[in-house]
Amino acid sequence: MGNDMTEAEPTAKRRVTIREVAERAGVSMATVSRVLSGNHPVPASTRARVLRAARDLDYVANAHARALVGGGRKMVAVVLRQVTSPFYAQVAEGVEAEAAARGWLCLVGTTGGDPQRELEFVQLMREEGARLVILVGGVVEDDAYRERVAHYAHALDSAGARLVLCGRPAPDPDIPALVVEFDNEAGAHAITGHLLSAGHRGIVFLGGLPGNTALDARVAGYRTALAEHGLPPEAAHVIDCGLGRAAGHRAMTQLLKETPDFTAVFAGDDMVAAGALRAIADAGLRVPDDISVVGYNDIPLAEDFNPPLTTVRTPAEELGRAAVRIALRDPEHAAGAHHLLGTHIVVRDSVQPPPPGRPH
Amino acid sequence: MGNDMTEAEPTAKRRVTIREVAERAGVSMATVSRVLSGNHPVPASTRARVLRAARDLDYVANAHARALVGGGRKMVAVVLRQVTSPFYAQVAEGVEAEAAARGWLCLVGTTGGDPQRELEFVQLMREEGARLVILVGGVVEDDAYRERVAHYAHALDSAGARLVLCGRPAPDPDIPALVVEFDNEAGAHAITGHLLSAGHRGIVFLGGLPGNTALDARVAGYRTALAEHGLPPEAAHVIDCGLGRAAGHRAMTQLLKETPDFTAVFAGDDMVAAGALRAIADAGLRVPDDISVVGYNDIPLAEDFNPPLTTVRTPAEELGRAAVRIALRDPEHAAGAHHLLGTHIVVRDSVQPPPPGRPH
DNA sequence: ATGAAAGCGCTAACAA
DNA sequence: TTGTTAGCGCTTTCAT
Repeated sequence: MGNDMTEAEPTAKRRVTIREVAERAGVSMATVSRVLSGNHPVPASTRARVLRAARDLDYVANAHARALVGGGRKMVAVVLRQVTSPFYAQVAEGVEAEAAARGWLCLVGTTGGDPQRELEFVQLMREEGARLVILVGGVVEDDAYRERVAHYAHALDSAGARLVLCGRPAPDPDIPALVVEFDNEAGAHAITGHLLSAGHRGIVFLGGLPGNTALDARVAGYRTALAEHGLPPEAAHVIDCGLGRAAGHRAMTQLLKETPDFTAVFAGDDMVAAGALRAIADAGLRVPDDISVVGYNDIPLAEDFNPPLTTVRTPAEELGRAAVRIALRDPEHAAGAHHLLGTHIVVRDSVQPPPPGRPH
Repeated sequence: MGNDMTEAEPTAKRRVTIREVAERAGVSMATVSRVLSGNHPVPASTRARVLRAARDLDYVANAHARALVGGGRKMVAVVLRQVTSPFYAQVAEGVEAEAAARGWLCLVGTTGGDPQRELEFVQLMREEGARLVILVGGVVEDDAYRERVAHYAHALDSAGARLVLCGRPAPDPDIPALVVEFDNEAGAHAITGHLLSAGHRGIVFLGGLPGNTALDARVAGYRTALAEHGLPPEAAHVIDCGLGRAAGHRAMTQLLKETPDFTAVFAGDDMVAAGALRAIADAGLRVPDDISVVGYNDIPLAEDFNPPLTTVRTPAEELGRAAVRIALRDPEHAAGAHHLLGTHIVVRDSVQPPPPGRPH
């Protein structure tokens, strides 16, 4: 794997050390250290000489040596499936922004959804001494997951680091982890209600992912809304095609071919909605005239879809900011706490009452 | 900033050290080190005992201590304006993928376009001992920029690290940096030709950013294509509104109000196109019937725009992969080299011949 | 095959 | 005010 003969990896040359700066300035290493760290009384003249020497040599401290003796750099790590998902990217940006504002370094790692890579990354962060690890995104909550996260939590905790679960459940309330997420059930309930109010009764949920907590919650909200409007349980029609544009496109195409007894689609997220929209157009149908479609997340380009998508706004960047803000505040009280962020519907042009001719 | 009384930052507790593992296994630290690093002859029995002890204690090596003595972890850093830009996100994903495949750690940093933060980040990477630093995205190439990058290049080089410039120019061919970018001029030339072939003569370029090398190259390609079709220099109409959806929307709205003597728009990138598309629709005009629009980059959602956008495909992920691949191969020959990646047009539905009645 | 010991570059007592 | 010294946790000779 990428180890041809021609590969020549950069070999770290010897860097300028504090000793060389000290020699050039004619002082001891300790003095240089004091000048550089700033918080020690050093006469202006010495100070100037040292700074001068450091600049001349283009000295930068060795972060590893510094971390070894001092507390190490304040570092927060975000772990997500992929940065190319607009939603995850926004969460990461929120974390980054909040971290940067406090002078913390933010490291972004992606797993591609592979638990193994997630585990490796968390391990790595433990080695590097991250003080805060934020795991983002829904997951399939099985025993393996619960065990894995419980392990992360204890391992991180015993090293004095904190774990935040964003949009995924804590395996156990007693575990030293913090969860911050959106109220998926409420959001799904609201947007389903929106569809129902427009007169839709045949609403299919596209993009279920059984076991995935985020999606399950949305499905739950969808079912509840249906029930509250007096519809029987059979009225719920959930297609477990998973997330992503391609999945949405595929499932929608299939659905259109087989069971056209619906007038609206509730897509599991906006990317699924994008795929569904395309599939509907490909089938020669129009949104919202023939079929109404709603999404979830309100990604930045949702208003550029055709038609502009009515969806549930989940303030992703705020989720990221909240994760670090909460984790850094009142740690004792916060541990084990569960924070729910609110969402709201953004009405655009993809919903309309069902056409008269179509099944109820 | 963010230092309320209630803040309680995680304080790194003492972690399990190699010494404790050694004691528990009844061997010396050296033996533990040998077992853990794997590449030393150690009898299976001792090996098992050590591994057992390490597992029991949930030991993870201190990366800083290890980096201090050994070469340090193989780490590549990508610096970009923001992760929420689909294009940048894809580049980052490419870097991440290629790095991960080689067992390198990838660190993503964002600057928000602020040279100061960029500088700080590069400095930081130097401290952390990154072996490869990749700067992504076009910039305004002024003296300050040239000086800054020349400094990065030399500083990184003297520490044995490599610098890759993605989509931005090297200040000087002799500088120890590698540049990998798309042939912006060719791409712009091609897509302008596409518009010209459809019969358009009044084509405005929306999203210029004078001094920005990537945009300047696109503008150059646009002008060349115009000239080759026998149009006078005055036929070029460049609006320097910069990039981003909001800028595109604003500029397009303005343009529509003031000078409607054009039939096509060449947006500086797909986000600008998104804004322009919206502005055109808001003005009650249709694309491509009334006005044709093309973009640049072919971001993942470009085909979901209304109408699906004809644009220039720049394989962003490949750019990221290429950056690390090239940097790690034949460093000597590569230094100072300039790699150009090809692009191609993706034809969708946003271009049509100009309407008969409109001024060419 | 394994242990003892020397340091990697830096900071933080402790002296002077 | 400044220098000297002792490690931080780990890898790596050099002995054994």
